[in-house]
Amino acid sequence: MFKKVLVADDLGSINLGVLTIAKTLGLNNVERVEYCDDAYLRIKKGILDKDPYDLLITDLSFKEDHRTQKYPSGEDLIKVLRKEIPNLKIIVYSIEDRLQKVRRLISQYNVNAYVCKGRKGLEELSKAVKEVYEDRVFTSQQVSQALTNKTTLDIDDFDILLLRNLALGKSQEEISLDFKQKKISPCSLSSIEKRLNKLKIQFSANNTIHLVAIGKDIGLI
Amino acid sequence: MFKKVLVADDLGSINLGVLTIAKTLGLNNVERVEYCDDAYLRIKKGILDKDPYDLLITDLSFKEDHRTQKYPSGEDLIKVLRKEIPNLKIIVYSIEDRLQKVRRLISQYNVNAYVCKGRKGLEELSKAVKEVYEDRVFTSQQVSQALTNKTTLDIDDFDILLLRNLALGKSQEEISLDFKQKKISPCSLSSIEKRLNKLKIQFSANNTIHLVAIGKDIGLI
DNA sequence: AACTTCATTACGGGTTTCCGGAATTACCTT
DNA sequence: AAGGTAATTCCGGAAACCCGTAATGAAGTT
Repeated sequence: MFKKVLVADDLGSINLGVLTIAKTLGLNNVERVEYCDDAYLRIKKGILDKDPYDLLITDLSFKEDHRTQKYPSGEDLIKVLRKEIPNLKIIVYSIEDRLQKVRRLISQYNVNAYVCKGRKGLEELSKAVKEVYEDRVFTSQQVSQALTNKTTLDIDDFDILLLRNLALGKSQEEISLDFKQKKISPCSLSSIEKRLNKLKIQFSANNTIHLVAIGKDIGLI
Repeated sequence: MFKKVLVADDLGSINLGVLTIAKTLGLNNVERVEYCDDAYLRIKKGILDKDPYDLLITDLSFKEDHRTQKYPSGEDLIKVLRKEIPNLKIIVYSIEDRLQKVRRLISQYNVNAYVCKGRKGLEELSKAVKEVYEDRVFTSQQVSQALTNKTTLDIDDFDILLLRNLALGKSQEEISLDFKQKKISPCSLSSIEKRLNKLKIQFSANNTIHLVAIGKDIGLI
């Protein structure tokens, strides 16, 4: 089984549950941190000391407090770790069950498991640890379609950027000018209109407000 | 100290932490449920059996699953309990720290404490139990301004209804017609425009899309 | 080089929204 | 009942958005 495990979660009570499960799995060397920055430092230190962690279990959202963080969210942490230490096993353990977000994490960062916090969360986490140890990918039942279902997969970064800009209150013309300045490929007002139209059809949104609201609901932006 | 306590939370691991804290506080009779409906039934049964609960600690958001619920959220549960059993002490223990939501809960339902799940969550919960036992209201530091700060208090149900309708993709004219049919007081297109303008100024939103996005972010809709 | 294809851009007219001001109505005070 | 204030409604022009079509441009094919 895994020799050295790190758990990153800012809720003390969650950590407590995870540590309990860990014991029953025969994980004897489990440490916990409450900040992503601490997680990063510990993992780097483990490598320097020739005693690296071989599993990270992390939440996605961490509350902000007085400590300013370099990696404020679990996603930031995963991003940098995947780049620097690609062979580290990572299990995400989060309340977040919106498919778009799960899909991004799995496809972009190749996390080894995605477990939803919930009534059966700890059981599933336990299963995930075993599966990941056998080099398989695990996802909770409720988000498993994130891997298979391709319905909204033809939404690219441009679409998200566009929606984010709209949600920030920019007009379509302002966005067009902004894109022109930043040399972002389709930058004409017409193209932006067309893209929005495509998105409205895909999400069956009545208008742009509806579209942005849906985008927020499903965790796209 | 409290004689009979019920904890409602769908995350097993959270419950574990809460139960641990409860013991250190000298609460010997603590039960837990994972669904709001179960909480309601137990509390009602307690009264019938002449052995009522005197404290409820509940989360706000419960995951949906195969079981269809009469009270799907903690807010629904609180609403009905406050109406039927006004003297029951209620502590909300939730990850939710958006002021608007907290404000609604405290002012509308008079919950006795609001504790944010977080790094110090369990400590604060412990403090909250003691305070509530002394008939005082407790709120976590980070949301304490929900009680004092009145900045956005002049937003009424009409505003929220309006924003919700917009987020659902209705045009302003459709909303106007809808309001006319439902006899909702200001229903003219012009009034709707004026109200939106007021909200845009209050939230310093550039346009309606921005306004709806902000509304979603702060938990207003 | 001519052709096809596809993405991007440009344009025009209709609709919705935005933003004043003015008129009307509702409600409260005296 | 008269008067005053605030909310609501009506109106009109400017701006933004919507939507279809046509023009342009950048590939790759033969």
